[in-house]
Amino acid sequence: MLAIGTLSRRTGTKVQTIRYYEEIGLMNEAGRTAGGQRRYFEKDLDRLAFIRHSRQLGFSLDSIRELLDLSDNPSQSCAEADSIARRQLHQVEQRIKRLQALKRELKRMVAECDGDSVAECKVLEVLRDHSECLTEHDQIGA
Amino acid sequence: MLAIGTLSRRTGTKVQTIRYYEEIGLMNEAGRTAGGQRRYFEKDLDRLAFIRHSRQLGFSLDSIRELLDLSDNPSQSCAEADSIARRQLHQVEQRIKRLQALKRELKRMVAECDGDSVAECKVLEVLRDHSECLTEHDQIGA
DNA sequence: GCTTGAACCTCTATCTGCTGTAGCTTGTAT
DNA sequence: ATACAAGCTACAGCAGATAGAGGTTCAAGC
Repeated sequence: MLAIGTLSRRTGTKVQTIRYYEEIGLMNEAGRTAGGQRRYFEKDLDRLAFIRHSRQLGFSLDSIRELLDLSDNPSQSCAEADSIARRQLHQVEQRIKRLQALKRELKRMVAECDGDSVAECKVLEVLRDHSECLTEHDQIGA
Repeated sequence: MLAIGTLSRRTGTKVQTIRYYEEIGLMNEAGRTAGGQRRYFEKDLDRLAFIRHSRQLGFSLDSIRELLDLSDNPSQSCAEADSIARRQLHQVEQRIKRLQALKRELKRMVAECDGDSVAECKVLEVLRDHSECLTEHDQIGA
């Protein structure tokens, strides 16, 4: 029987975050001691590790919910899990592309700034000037 | 005199977002018509474009606030604007690195999945397995 | 001058994914 | 028996918007 702090330490998850995952139904409701403290089994730790690993890979909580459902019903086709992963991969690739464009522009900014007064500061100038922007009205995603 | 919808269209910003920027003090309080509708000048449009462009470059609203302050007081040294930009560049580079690690892992996942049943689905297996993870307890930043 | 309807207004709630605090209770080691 | 770390609930708050309800104003056409 593991206390919440043990799960926290072993997965690098804040205690509140674990309780939050329970609240939103991502973790099962934990058993309780007579005094009301949560107690976990190894399988709960595995589930939490799965969630955290998926979060690190950038999956949304909703996607993780889908993946956990799939993994709870292991007789279905794997195609759905694969498509979630592919979608995710696509998003990551798009994000990288955008960030690389940003990086180029930021480099241009700091390269041109020679540290004199703001009046001729290239950083501010570049930010004012939208014309060299590649991704005109794109969002920079979270 | 420009209506809020015109600013919205010309900068690709939602109307509510413009009002939100006013609320948090990023945009100046707009003048009003007798009936209470906001009216803007070209300089307000420029300021909004500056904000949006900076957002697209990944600057936080706080950083943008600093940059706008600098740009409002053009006699100071440019060093500060430069340092904000450099900080931002550094963050962008870090983000790219992390995303590239994620991309590799996602590719591995989808490459190994051969579309059979969930029982032998590599996607779920990889998510369960934390050991090949490069960035053990790292956050995936927003 | 009047009517229409798109565009505006305020206010409040919601989203994602947590994190932090206050104030109290429980569990465990000595 | 006592100390105190670790647990509990409940609620507020963060960024950065976005959505909707319900009402008002502006401007163009007739």
